[in-house]
Amino acid sequence: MAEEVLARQIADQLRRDILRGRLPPGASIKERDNAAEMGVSRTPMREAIRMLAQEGLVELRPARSPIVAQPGIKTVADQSIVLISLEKLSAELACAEASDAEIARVSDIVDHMAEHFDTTDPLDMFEIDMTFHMTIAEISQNEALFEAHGALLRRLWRARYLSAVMKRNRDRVIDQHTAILSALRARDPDAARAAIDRHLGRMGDDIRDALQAETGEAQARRA
Amino acid sequence: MAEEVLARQIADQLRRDILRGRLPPGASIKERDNAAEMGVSRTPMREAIRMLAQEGLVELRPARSPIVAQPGIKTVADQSIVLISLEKLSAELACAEASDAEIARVSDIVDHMAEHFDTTDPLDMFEIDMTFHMTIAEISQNEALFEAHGALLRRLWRARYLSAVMKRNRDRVIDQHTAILSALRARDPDAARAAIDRHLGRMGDDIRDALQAETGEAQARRA
DNA sequence: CCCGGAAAGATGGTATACCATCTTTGAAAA
DNA sequence: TTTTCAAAGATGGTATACCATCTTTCCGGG
Repeated sequence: MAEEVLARQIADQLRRDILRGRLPPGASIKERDNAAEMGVSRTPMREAIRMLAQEGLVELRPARSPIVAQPGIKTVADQSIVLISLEKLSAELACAEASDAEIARVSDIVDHMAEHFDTTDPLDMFEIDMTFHMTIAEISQNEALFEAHGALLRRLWRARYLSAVMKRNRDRVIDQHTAILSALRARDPDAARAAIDRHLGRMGDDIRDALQAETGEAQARRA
Repeated sequence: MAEEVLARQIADQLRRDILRGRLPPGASIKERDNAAEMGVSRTPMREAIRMLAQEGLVELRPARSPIVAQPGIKTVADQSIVLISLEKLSAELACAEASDAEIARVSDIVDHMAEHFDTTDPLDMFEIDMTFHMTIAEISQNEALFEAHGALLRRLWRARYLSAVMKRNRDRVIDQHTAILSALRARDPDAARAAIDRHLGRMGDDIRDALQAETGEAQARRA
């Protein structure tokens, strides 16, 4: 068959287009047009759209064109609350279950971010930040938790990215990551929960600001 | 178009077949055969299979027939841990956000279960129990939480059902539900978390026993 | 009798054509 | 000019046919 399933490639491409802003929130994604544009048939395009819907990036409407999702402030805030809860649980479990080698992986990521923060493309740096959070979930040794946490993190990708480029602040991020790492090293679940609360709680506020700024921009353009 | 999308109906039917045991864990689900058997084409059958895969009921394998998922003890235990965490969060938020009328809905469910527990089909009673838990998540006023919690609850459907019919115990279930309800009424988040911990923590143990019993049975049949 | 490879069947992936319904548009009537 | 309704186009849902790859089986050589 194909090198790798076509629907997956299409989904990857669409995801990039959406996250990069080539397909703005609210834009309709027509099976036919998009399939033709990418030179594939409707079948895998359809599957790809379903995948992105499952990720929360597009919104399916009965008997209507799917559109790029445009989550409101409340939606993102709600997702942040759940994400924080899951990441606290991850850290708590990791304190009890992770090996020293696995915690060292987290440490490597923190070091790498600290060293290259100013010389790396913001988008790449953001990917690394994502790896940091996903690794914490991964070393909890709880597959279901890793999946649920990852799904939510992907849903918040766009909002977190907007807020990250807006409030880019090297020292704060590094300090907060270091605090989380220290708690993991000390195998102190309570300290880990508190450190994550400080880190991601701030994220929720920043995301709200970023989304409001974007909304204002869109309204200004429309006028 | 159709009364309601065909793929959804197919998924519903397949889900029943799996949960009822007509399609045992490990059974392969061939697109062609199943589609022909149900008198539909492969396209909606394919979509239905993807839906169930997303729910964790079937397992997709690259270039192989999908099979009915057969989660191991560890998988179910991990999912239980996450479920408990999300339901605690739900109750905590519900204490702060739910209206009295919404808490009354929970109360109605508890009353209904207490009144009809002995005269209702176990499967129907189990559905009502499911409603109890989903309602708690619903009245947290957090859509993302409601979705994530519901997804996990559906994944654990089969395992919870097996354990429920095995350890069917009217008084224990009613008492524990009542304890959760009381905490909600008192708007006491800590008491709610504790009550859920007692209720669902027990569930985790029961599920483990039920799965081990089932595995033993299967091995006995094979011998 | 055992092992290896080739052919045939099985099975998921993809393309395409048709259908049902919804949206839009334009013309006719008020 | 405005409103209404019907027709045509757009669009997602479904069916079917073809293709690529994997599995299985069977025949021939060792």
